[in-house]
Amino acid sequence: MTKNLVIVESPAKAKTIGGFLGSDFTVKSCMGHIADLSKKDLGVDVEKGFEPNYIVSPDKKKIVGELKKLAHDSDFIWLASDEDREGEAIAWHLMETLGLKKESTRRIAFHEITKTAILEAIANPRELDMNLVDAQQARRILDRLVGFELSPLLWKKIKPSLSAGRVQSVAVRLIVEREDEIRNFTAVSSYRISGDFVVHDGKKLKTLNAELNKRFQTKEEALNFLKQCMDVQYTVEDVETRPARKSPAPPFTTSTLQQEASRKLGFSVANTMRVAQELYESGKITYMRTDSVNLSDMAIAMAKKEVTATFGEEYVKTRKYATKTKGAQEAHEAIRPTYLSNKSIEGDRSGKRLYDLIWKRTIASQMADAELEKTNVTIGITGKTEKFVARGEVIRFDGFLKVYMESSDEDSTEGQEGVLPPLKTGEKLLLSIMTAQQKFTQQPYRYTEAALVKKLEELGIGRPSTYAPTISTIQKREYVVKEERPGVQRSYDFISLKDKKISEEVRNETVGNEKGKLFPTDIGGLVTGFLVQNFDNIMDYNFTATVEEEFDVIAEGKLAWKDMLKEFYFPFHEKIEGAMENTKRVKGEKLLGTDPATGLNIYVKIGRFGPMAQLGESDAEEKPRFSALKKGQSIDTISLEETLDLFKLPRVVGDFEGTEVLVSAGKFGPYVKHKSAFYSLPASDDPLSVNLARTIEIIELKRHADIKKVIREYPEDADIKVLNGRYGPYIAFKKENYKIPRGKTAADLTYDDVKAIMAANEPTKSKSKKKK
DNA sequence: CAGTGAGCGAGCTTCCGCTTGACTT
Repeated sequence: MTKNLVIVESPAKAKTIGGFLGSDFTVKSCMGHIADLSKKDLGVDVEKGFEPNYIVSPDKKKIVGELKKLAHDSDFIWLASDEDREGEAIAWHLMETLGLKKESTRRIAFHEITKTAILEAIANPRELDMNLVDAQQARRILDRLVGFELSPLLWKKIKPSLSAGRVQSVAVRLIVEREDEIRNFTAVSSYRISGDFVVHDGKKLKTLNAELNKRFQTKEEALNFLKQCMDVQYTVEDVETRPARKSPAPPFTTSTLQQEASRKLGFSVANTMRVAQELYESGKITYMRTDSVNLSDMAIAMAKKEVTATFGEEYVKTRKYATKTKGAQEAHEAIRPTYLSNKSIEGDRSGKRLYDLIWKRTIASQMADAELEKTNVTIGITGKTEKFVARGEVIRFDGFLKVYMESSDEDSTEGQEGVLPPLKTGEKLLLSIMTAQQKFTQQPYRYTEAALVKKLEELGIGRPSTYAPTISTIQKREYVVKEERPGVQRSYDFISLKDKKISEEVRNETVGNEKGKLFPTDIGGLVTGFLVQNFDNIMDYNFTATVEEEFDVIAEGKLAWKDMLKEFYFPFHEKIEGAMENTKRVKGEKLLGTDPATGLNIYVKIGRFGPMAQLGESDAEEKPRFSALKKGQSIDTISLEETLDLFKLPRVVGDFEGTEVLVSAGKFGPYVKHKSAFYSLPASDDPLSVNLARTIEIIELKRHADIKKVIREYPEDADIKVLNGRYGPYIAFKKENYKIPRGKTAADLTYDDVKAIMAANEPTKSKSKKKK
């Protein structure tokens, strides 16, 4: 019997495919890339024509060992990584790392996980496409060069530990520039005239809302118009109906799933991916990292059957969708339920809701258009050229709307969009009320996480597997924050005409209330400004698209990857060196005003540890005082008063047990200090006004909690304690912690038990010591 | 865990794209 080893990228895929193939096939997954550039240094020898230094990724050593063994015992090895640039490189790294021989190795690829597709792939193996591999190497090395040369420049010129890269820096730029647009935006107002008319519909009276086809720029004009309408007649001049159609949206890709889960379910991008991963691993949906809107023939057939059975034949319309996305590689199907006959699934609430969304979107994509009838009614006013217009929309055939309608990021348009009462040309209408409302132009929208993903995808920046990590990176680096910010009150004029009487009032509305939107931080703005000024090419929104074109030429075998890198790298590297030499440290320093108490100048700027305020001159004889800005404060928007408050800490609130009680603010927020012990101040207490009695209360509360925290202590060794932690009981010994094995009750542990556990186990690693 | 902000210098940070668990005090 011939032994075959098939290597795919994901374990869930391996399981499915294993079921399709006979017992002479072993299917294993390699878990994505197994090798990468060394992280110790640049990982690329620029002098030697960009020679890459690949090493097996530390977390893949084990799996590579297993694969080596399996490969050794097999007659044929089938490399079935994805059919795209990265997949080809994975196959090549497998070939090299496992030491596979050309004669016994086959490269196969499929775009959907169906039995037919797999068998067809096995019947049509090919050789590795080294041009495609070279395109991947160019992509990988370019990203490394950009990231590992730009980042150290930022450490030197702005702040340590910052980062920059082809994808993340442009993502931040989008947020920074949107905020600039909003800051520079001035709302312009105009007056919208709206009329409610009374219409007889059989025996019932109905209201018809119509809007004037002209807006007035000033209150006087609007008021004047209403006055002139006191003694006029309204006549229906035209009733126009026309048919319209709506088509369903294509099946989900990663990006559209993230957008709709955000809009309809309020999921963050990371949450969507976590839930989707669970659905995928349990076999409920197809692969969730995809840029393809394509459905397999089998899926379309399932959808057809499902729609026919549930809604009837007239609701079926099968469709093949084409991807329009820039740089799409289409190695997988669209995201869809594995079995469309499963309308719902078992599981937790998030999983059920996301599955429901995917099921509906997939089914709707294979359903008939909705047929609508749109009606426009024009109402004339005697002696006036302006007309009132009413719009209505009636669904004649719901089609896919029965199941699913895509949401939009923008607010829904105002006005009546339902059924209009029956109207005839020439019919006279009675006005019940006419209003003139001051309306303001809207500032540009801030990005949500999902809206940013959409924008990145449009620009061809990033891949389905990196959207969520990118969004998380730019927040982790504190370039942007996801926040809720309250809106501001704005007043507007509201004038009405009713029963030939005009009344004027000023009403209030809240505008600009933002929830879960991305805002740039001071650092984000500073880094973006610095990069745009010095590396305009990389920060250009078309940079990725431009290099992608070159990667494509490499993939076609018409350009050597090292030549491409040469063209890019040397001018880039020169700019790095130039900026290293010739630019000053970027501080964003701003003189805010003077302290009334001392007459000293107050500055705000970015220090080595982030945004800070400074009281006094840096070069003065008396050293200036410093204070870090609080979370949520920005050097752009902070006021002088808020800055002065920062210097009111630390303050002594009084004496307790013969020792001073101090209130201050540290890295982790405001705290109380007493006898070299620290007590966090709850958010409800204001560090500037909290009194001695309250701080004593806080101290005693913590002391009490600490007593409860200790489950056991031992007279034999005061350093050993059994404590109650966030994740249950554990053993604490100096700075080291030990897990308590299953089956043991913490309170019953004797000194000898504890000693035995400590001897038999390694202490748990703390995050501060070892990073992931 | 609880501020730091001069200057020196050791030793650290960092990219994008493929993939999952292991683990957190």
